[in-house]
Amino acid sequence: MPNSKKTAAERPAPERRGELLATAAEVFAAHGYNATTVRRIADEAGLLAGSLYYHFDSKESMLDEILSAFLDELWDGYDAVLAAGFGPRETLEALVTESFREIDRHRPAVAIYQRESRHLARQPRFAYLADSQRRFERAWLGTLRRGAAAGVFRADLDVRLAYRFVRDTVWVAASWYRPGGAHSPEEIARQYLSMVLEGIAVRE
Amino acid sequence: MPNSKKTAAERPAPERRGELLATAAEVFAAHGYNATTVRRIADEAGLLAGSLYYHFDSKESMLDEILSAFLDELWDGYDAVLAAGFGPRETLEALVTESFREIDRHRPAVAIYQRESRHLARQPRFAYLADSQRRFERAWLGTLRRGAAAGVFRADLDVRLAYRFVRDTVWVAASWYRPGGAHSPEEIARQYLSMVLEGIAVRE
Amino acid sequence: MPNSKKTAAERPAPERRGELLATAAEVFAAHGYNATTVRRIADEAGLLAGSLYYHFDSKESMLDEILSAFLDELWDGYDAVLAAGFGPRETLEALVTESFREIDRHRPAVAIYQRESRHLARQPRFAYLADSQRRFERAWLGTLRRGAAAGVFRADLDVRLAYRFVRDTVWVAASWYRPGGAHSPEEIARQYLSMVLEGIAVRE
Amino acid sequence: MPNSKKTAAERPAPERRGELLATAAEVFAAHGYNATTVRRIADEAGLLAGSLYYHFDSKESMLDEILSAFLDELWDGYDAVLAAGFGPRETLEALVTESFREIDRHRPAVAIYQRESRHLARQPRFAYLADSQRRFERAWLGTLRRGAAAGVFRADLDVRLAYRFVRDTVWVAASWYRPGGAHSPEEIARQYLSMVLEGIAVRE
DNA sequence: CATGAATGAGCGTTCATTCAT
DNA sequence: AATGAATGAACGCTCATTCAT
Repeated sequence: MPNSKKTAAERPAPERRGELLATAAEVFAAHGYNATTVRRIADEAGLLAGSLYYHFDSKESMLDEILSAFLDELWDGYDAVLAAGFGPRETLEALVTESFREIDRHRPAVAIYQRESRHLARQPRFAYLADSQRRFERAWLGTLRRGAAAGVFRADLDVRLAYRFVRDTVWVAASWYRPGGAHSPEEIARQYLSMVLEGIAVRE
Repeated sequence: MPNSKKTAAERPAPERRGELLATAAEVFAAHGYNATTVRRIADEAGLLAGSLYYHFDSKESMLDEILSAFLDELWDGYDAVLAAGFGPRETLEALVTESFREIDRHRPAVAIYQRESRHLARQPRFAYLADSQRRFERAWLGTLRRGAAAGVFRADLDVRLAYRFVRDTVWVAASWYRPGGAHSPEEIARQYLSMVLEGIAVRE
Repeated sequence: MPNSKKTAAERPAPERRGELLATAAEVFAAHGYNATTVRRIADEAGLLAGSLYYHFDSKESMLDEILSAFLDELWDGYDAVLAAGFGPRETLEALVTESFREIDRHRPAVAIYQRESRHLARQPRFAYLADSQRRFERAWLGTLRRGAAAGVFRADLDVRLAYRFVRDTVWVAASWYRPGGAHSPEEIARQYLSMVLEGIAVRE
Repeated sequence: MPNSKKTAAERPAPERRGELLATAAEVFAAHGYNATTVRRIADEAGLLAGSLYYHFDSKESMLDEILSAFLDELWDGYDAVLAAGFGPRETLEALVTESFREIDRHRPAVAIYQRESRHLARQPRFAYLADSQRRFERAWLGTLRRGAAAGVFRADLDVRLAYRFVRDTVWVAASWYRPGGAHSPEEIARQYLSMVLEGIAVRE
C-alpha cells in the first residue's frame, strides 16, 4: 500500500476534510479568525467541537491549510503569467485577471488573508505569508517598473504608491465580491483594468 | 514659567481620557479589537487593567468613543465639502483630500473602522456606523453620478463598481500609511487622484 | 450482577446535572447566592469552575433551576390540597403539613427562597417568584378568611397579620430544620399546628 | 482634653457618622450586605466611595457598628425586663413587646441581623453575635421552661420547638414591618402575643 | 473632609483542547 | 468518526481599599 502510513481504518476520508475546511473558511471570513469559535465551525458542519480534532490538529492548522491552499493556487496562476514572457501591460492585465479569478474561487480565503495576514506573518508557522508577500511585491512592482521604463506606464508617479494602489484596489474587492453575482470575474477585471489604466475622468 | 512641562503626576485630569483612548486605538488597530485584551491596553498605558474602568465603562465603550470621534470629525469635513457647491470633479478631489487628511489625523481609528465596522454595524450601539455608511455611499456615489451625467466622468463604467474602486482605493491606504512619512496627506491625495482620474497608463 | 454499584466514571450522564444542582443548592443555602462563587460550587462538586458551564448556562440558571424545581413540586402539593374540598381548618392543617414535607425534601431551595426571593422577583427571569407569591397569598389568606367567616378561626385578629404570622412561622423553619433529625416533618407539622391553633398558654 | 487622642481638627463630627451609618444600614437591609457596594452607600450619602474611609475603617466596620449598636440597645431593654422579677407569662409579654419596639427603632439592623448573623457569627470579629445568640436563647428558653414548670405554658410541647416558634415568629416581622404603618409596635405585639398564647382557632 | 485616580485580588465566563468511550 | 465531559488558561469586569492632593 504505497504512500500510506495509516491503515484503511485510520485514514480519514479526504472529502470530509475538504468540506470541513470550506465550512471553516466561510466562518473565518464572516466573523474573523479570532472571533470564530471552534464550536461555531463544528455547529455549522454538524458535529461537536471536540470531533474536529480527529480531522485537524488545531484551529490554527485549519487556518494554515486554508491559507496555504489558496496561496499555492495563486502562485500556480501567477507563475504561469510571469513565465509567459508578456510585456508589462499584458502582464499587469493578466495578473489582475488572475487575481479576480482567485477571488472568485477562494473568496473566503482571500478575505481571511486580507484581515489576518499582517499579524499572522510574524509567527514562524506563517512565515510563508511573508515570503509570499515579498514575491508578490517583486512581481507587481517589477511589472510596474518595467512598464515605466518602457514608457507604457506613467513615469511621474511614485511607483511604490502606484503598487499599493493597484494591489489594494484589486484585493479589497474580496470584501464585497459575491460569486454568482452580476459580473463574472473576467468582467470585473476588465472594468478594474480600465479604471486603473485609463482613469475614471473623461479625456478631453 | 510659561510653557513649563509638568510631570505626569501634576498633569490635569481631562487629558487622561484622551491619552488612554489614543493608546487603546493604537492597540486595537495593531491587533484587532477582539484580539486586544484590556490588560494589553493597560500595560501599554502604564496602569492596571481594572483601573481603565475608572475612566471607561467597558472595552466596547472605548471602541465606541474612538470610532464616533473619528466619524464626527470626518463628517465635519465632508459636510463642508458637500455644502461648498463644487462641481463633481472638484467635489471628488476635495473628498479624497479630506479623506487622506482624516487618515493622517485618525489613522488607528480608520484602520479599526476598516476591519471591524461591517460586523459592528449590526449591533444597535453601533447603528451609527451603518448610518454613516449610507451617507458615505450617497455622497460618493452621488458625486460620481453627477460627474457621469455632466460628462466629466466616464459613463461607460458600472458606477457602483467605480464607487467601490474609489472608496477602497482611498481608505485602504490607512493600512500602510504612517504619519510623518515621506509624503504629506495632500501629496498622497494628489497622486491618488491623478491615478484615479487619469489612470496609470501613458496616453497615446 | 444486579444492583451493582458503578464507579463515577461509569455512571450514566443525566444524573450529573441533578448532583451538581444539589451541590449548588447546598452551597447557595449555606452562604447566600451572591457570596457563593462558582469556583466554590465546582470545588464542592469535584471539578473545575469552567466545567460547570458544560452543564449550565450560568450561575443564575443554576439558581433558576433550583428554585423552579422546588416551586413546581410545592404547587403540585398545594394544588392537590386546595382541590380536595376540605374545610378551612383541615385545609390549613394540610397546607402546613405539605409545607414541612417540602422543607424536608427541598431544604436548601427553601432557604435560598427565603433569603433571595424578594429581590430576585424584580428580575423578569424570576417573575414566576412573584406569581408564586401571589398564588401563595391567595391560598393561605383565603383559607384564613373562610375560617374566620365560618367561625372556626378567631375573627378578632387582623387577618393579614395572622397570615404573615402563619406563613413566616412555617417557612423560617427551613433555617434550622435538618432532615433526619429528631422529628419527622409530620411530627413538626403537628406540633406547629398545635401551637398556631391552640396557642402555647395553658387554658384555664 | 479628656478621653480624646485626636486634635480638634482630626475629630470627625459624630452626627455625620450617625447619618452615614443610618444610610449604610438602610442599603444593607434593602440589598444584603454582600450585594451592597461601598459605592452605593456613598452615592446614597452624597459623597464618593473613597471618602467613606475617612469615617470608617472598612465596610465591615460599618456593619459591625450597626449590629452592635442594635444589640446594645436590645440588651438594655431585655435586661431591664429580666431583672424586673416578673412571672413567666408577664416576662414573655414584656420580651415580645420590647422586641417589637426594637424592630420599630432598628428595623434595618434587625433585617441585616436576620439575614447575615448566622455566617457572620463564625468570624472572630462578630463573636458577640454568637454570644448574644446564647444569651437570647437562655432568656427565652428559660422563660418558657419556667412557664411550663409553673403550669402557665403547655407542658406537652417540645420546648425547643416552641422556643424557635416564638423567636422566629417575632423577628421575621422585621422583614415586612414598616415604621409609621397601620399598627404601632405595641399593637402588633398585642396581636402576636394573643396568637402565640391563645392560638388562632376558636375555642369551643 | 472630600476627591480623583489608582491598586490588586477575585469574580463569572469563554474557549481551544484532550481523552476515554 | 464522533461523543460527552472535562481541563486550564485567559478574559472582561467589579469592588473594597489606599493615598496624594
